[in-house]
Amino acid sequence: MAPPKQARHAQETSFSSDPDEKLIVERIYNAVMEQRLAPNTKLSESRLCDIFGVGRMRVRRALLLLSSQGIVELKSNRGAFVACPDQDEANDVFEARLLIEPPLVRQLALLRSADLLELLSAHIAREDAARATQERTEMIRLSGEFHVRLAEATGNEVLVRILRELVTRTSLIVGLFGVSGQSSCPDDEHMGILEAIRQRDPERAEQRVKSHLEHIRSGLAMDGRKDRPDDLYNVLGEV
Amino acid sequence: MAPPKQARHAQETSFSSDPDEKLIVERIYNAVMEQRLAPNTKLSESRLCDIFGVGRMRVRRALLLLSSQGIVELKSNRGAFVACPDQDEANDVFEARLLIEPPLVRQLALLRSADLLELLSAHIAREDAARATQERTEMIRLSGEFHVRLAEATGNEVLVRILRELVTRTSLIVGLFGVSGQSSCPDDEHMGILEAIRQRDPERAEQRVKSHLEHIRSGLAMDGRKDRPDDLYNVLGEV
DNA sequence: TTGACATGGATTGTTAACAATCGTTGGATT
DNA sequence: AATCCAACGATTGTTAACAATCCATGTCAA
Repeated sequence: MAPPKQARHAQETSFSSDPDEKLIVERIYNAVMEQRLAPNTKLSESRLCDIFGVGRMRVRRALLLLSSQGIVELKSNRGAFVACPDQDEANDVFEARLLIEPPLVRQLALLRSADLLELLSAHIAREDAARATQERTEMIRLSGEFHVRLAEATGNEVLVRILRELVTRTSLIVGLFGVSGQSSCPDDEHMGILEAIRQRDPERAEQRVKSHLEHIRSGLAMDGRKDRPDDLYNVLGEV
Repeated sequence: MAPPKQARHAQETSFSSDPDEKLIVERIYNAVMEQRLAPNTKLSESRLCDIFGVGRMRVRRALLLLSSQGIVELKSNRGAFVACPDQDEANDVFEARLLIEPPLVRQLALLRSADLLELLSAHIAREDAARATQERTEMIRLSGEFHVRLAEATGNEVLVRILRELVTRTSLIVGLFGVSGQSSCPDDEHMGILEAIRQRDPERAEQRVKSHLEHIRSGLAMDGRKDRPDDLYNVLGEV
């Protein structure tokens, strides 16, 4: 048994060139999704270098990628900050979601494959579990990711990317304008959407997504915003 | 009339940090839009440095940004290439457009502001002019940009970004799978869409966009693809 | 006490040299 | 003659030092 002679390149780089790089982006991504990174938080290069144990170049590339998706804002000679959407931006994001997601779910209700239902059902179960055990950050993240799962269910990579970006930015918006005590997604509306899909009722599914998004939007106070600078070490250090 | 006392910083960097940088991205963007840059064309760093008279860093940042939008593909240790979508990717892009654009235009037909009609009408006039004078590249670009204009008409920056990306990738797809002799957008369907909006007929507008996109899609041969490596100098040098 | 101003430290932006990888060319061997 | 192998050239990836900018501190004057 000769050892395999050609293990050419381990894996073709699909999107970001480096595992390290993807990891940095994903960590910050998740931290924003879970609202552990507040808008306007400064993302210092040197700190990120320390935290991730990487050279400055990697960090800068990661920040540039994040900025191209509206998660991070780069200010000339001042550094990178977690994006801080204003009301106009918030409106744009919600209107984009209201435009895209209802037809998307409508389509899902028409396709309605078995494993799709299985997948969404499992996700909702995880949401419930997180809610039961009071894991706030986990719950917030799962709540947002549900909408990404819907996009994934279409098998359309392009839509997944779009939805992921919109959902993440929504997380920032809810963190900024959301009423504190309130969950970002009203509790069991996800289940209602899944039910409509299961019953092959595209009309109702579409309507439920629409009102779901409007509920989230109505939970926002579009005037006051709370600023609380966070500590980077605690936020990005662990998983 | 005192001169304005504070011209603080000339302009806050909105997206890319530098004018030079935006320019590089835009040039390549346009070249792809006009199908002057064929898929799989290698984008050598040193050449781009020469062409734009910029340091390697700027070029690399531009390429990274383009790669994050699916216009360019970065291969480890091999360099940057104009993206070469496969059939799956092409399907995803078209399905995403079919999902997004019809409701978008429907909404436009409901709003129907006067200056909106003016703007679209002017754009179509430019398309006709380009078609009349046989300016192929100009015509291709305008033809694609029409769809971006529709998004701009909503005043939603987020949607504009999404549409711009989708349209550009469509340009790559048409270049790859399109039948050569055929224009990318069937001739006067844009006018038909505008008319439906003008008549406040959301149903018809939506339907026309849908069939318009399907016409474009049906003009593709999803089996054979033509590879023609281009010369960078001629493509990116001028305007 | 308050304001403006200058200086120092820290952080970001840029450049250039260095290291690593890949493709190719040339030669040697079968 | 064809194939494999090795060394070279070219291109990309990385690092580190340098330059420029901003922010804060502290000083001086009103």
